Amino acid sequence: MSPRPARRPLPRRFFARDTLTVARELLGCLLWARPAGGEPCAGRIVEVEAYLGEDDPASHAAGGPTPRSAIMFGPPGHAYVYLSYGMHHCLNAVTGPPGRAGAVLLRAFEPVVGEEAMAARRGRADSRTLGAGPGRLCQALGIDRAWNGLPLAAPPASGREPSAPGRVWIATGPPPAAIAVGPRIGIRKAVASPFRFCDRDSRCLSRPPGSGSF
DNA sequence: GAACCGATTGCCT
DNA sequence: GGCAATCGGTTCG
Repeated sequence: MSPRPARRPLPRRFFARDTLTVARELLGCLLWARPAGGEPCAGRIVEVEAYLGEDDPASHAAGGPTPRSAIMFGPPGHAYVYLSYGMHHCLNAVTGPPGRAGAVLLRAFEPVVGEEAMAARRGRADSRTLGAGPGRLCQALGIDRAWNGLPLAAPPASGREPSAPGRVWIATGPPPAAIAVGPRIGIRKAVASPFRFCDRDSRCLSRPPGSGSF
């Protein structure tokens, strides 16, 4: 029997650390989303990529802040959503200390809660590919550019921000037994950097795992 | 303003 | 395996 999935949002300090560390530790966590007019859905994160700051040529933060990438320079634990290839939305978690750009692209999940609703949004039933890819993941959860900037984490206890989970958040979950590491997918710059991390044993990856591991 | 390009996906051959 | 779809962001003139 699998345990009841955790729902409590991770604290903001989880995301305030080094982007590569956050990326690895997001594997196994539960991504929750509550689309407008829909019930909460969740998936177990099995594939992520780290995008660093101005020193990472493949990052949208390369070359300093722009209107699009400004969110990556802001406080950690927020959603960075952008439109890819004019068609697909991609969801990132902003990482690192404020002022220091960084984000983790959520590339794939395994369906956990609300699979039927997610499949309906996708227009396809196959659970293997339901969330296997950054665009598919967002489509399954009903995430689009309107979600850009939403908090993903619980705010600091001393803050004045509302503590209730919003439309999207991340909770703890069962970590993978083994993590595979490899180069990021689909980029044309910094192709050698091994910043992609996946649950080696998951069958819901967007592509086969990289050969590296730890 | 115009041109170019992309952290993708699904369908076609 | 190849390639079209499709549009916001960024850069350039």
